[in-house]
Amino acid sequence: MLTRSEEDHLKAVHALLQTIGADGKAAKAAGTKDIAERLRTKASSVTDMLKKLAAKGYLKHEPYYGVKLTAKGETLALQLVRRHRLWETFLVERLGFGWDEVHEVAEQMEHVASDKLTDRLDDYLGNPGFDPHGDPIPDRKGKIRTKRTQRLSLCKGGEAVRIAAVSDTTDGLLRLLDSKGLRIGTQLTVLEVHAFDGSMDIKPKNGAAFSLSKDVSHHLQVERG
Amino acid sequence: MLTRSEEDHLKAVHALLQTIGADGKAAKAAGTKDIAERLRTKASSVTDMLKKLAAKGYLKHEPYYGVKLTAKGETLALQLVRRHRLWETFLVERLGFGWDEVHEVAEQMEHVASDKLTDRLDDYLGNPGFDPHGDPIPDRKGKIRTKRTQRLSLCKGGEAVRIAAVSDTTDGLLRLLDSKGLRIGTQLTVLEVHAFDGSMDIKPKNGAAFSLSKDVSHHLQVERG
DNA sequence: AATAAAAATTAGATATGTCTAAAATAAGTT
DNA sequence: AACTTATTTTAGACATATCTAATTTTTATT
Ligand SMILES: [Mn+2]
Ligand SMILES: [Mn+2]
Ligand SMILES: [Mn+2]
Ligand SMILES: [Mn+2]
Repeated sequence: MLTRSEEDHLKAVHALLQTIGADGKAAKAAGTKDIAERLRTKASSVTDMLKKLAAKGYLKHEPYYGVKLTAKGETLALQLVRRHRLWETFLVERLGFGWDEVHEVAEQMEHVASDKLTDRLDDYLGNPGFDPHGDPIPDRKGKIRTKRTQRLSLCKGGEAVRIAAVSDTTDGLLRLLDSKGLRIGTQLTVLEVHAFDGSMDIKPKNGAAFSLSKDVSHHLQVERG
Repeated sequence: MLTRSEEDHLKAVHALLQTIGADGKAAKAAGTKDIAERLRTKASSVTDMLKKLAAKGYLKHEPYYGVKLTAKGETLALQLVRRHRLWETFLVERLGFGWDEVHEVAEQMEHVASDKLTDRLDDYLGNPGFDPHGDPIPDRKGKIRTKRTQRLSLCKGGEAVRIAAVSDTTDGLLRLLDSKGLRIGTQLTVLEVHAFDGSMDIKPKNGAAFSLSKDVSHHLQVERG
């Protein structure tokens, strides 16, 4: 059994390896500093943890280069993601939480280790494919339903898209979207992108046009349609 | 914020202070050895923890005598009991767990700290007064609905009683009760108590008579009727 | 290529939680 | 009352998780 901290480190590695970098493709290995930032801890602490997780066979550590997950590590990371997103779904769908209020609580609940619990919860919720932020929920075998999405910030004037997913860690962003009436599934058209600051004028299907900063459009994943 | 271990120690103290001893009344203070046994740890480790909890103001420690909870400690202990029993109720009522399968999972879930979560869960479950083992669930103010109960082992031949609560920590007992068709609410009559081994012949209202060892009758709380 | 900056690791410190063994105190028994 | 046993505490050890400061290695820039 891993400790809560070990699990959080493993999950951070997994998340960073998923993330698409500035060059448009996912990183080959996750770096110590990025992991530390994500967990709000220090690089030296992360190094220690990576060595421990490597010794336990969850990841491969190439000093000064980075880490990648082993098959064993990948499996466990997906299980943690599964638990996290199922609990977020439970909190929103059943307990009436706002989508900006669930991440921190799920960050705790994901560490309750019981396969029976996870699978029963999944069934109870009707085996949802996506969590309240639009992120896919791995099934009990770790399989993920993928969507073809891209950042809204990469879209050009005239494109018609639908919001597919939003970063769940920044509750400020979620509240901003609430206030503008934007949510998962909202359809919109990009009117114009301003080169000066990267801001973007958009028009939601049912509503008036307004503009979004690049900070915001960068964190919105959209799909065609 | 307390750690999981600190919370478990506090809860153990609370539970021991509730427990009725051989003399028929609750203890004035909880002893180090009993706490250690309950948490499957060692007396010396418990002493350390008690000193820490005392320093933080959750309990009063009289060396070589024992500990009692402060008002602050009592409040927190009741909150932990509340969370534990609400989650047990959720697991049985909503996820279809057996009453013998929930204790260990709830032992983890009780440490998820979020008042909003606890109170929403309480509402979602319909503000239940008792958990699947018949134990009372403190409300958000810490108030407990009490039943007048006593151990079945103290009953005499001829008494008609109803099962009100069962120790939730021993899953073997719960499975034994399942196999005999005994559950919370089952009405039964005590036919005879055998002085030799303390075993007891009982007859459930809807079923044939059989006998129970003192080990079992000792762990059943019953009420009149 | 040499130098500067960034990232990662190591060394050493502190805090926590647990243990065993030894000493202190309390409770029980002849 | 003296002795024995049980309980509790203390002392000292070890493993974990974190940090700061110093060192090493890699990457970027002149
Ligand atoms: Mn989340
Ligand atoms: Mn977490
Ligand atoms: Mn329980
Ligand atoms: Mn617990």
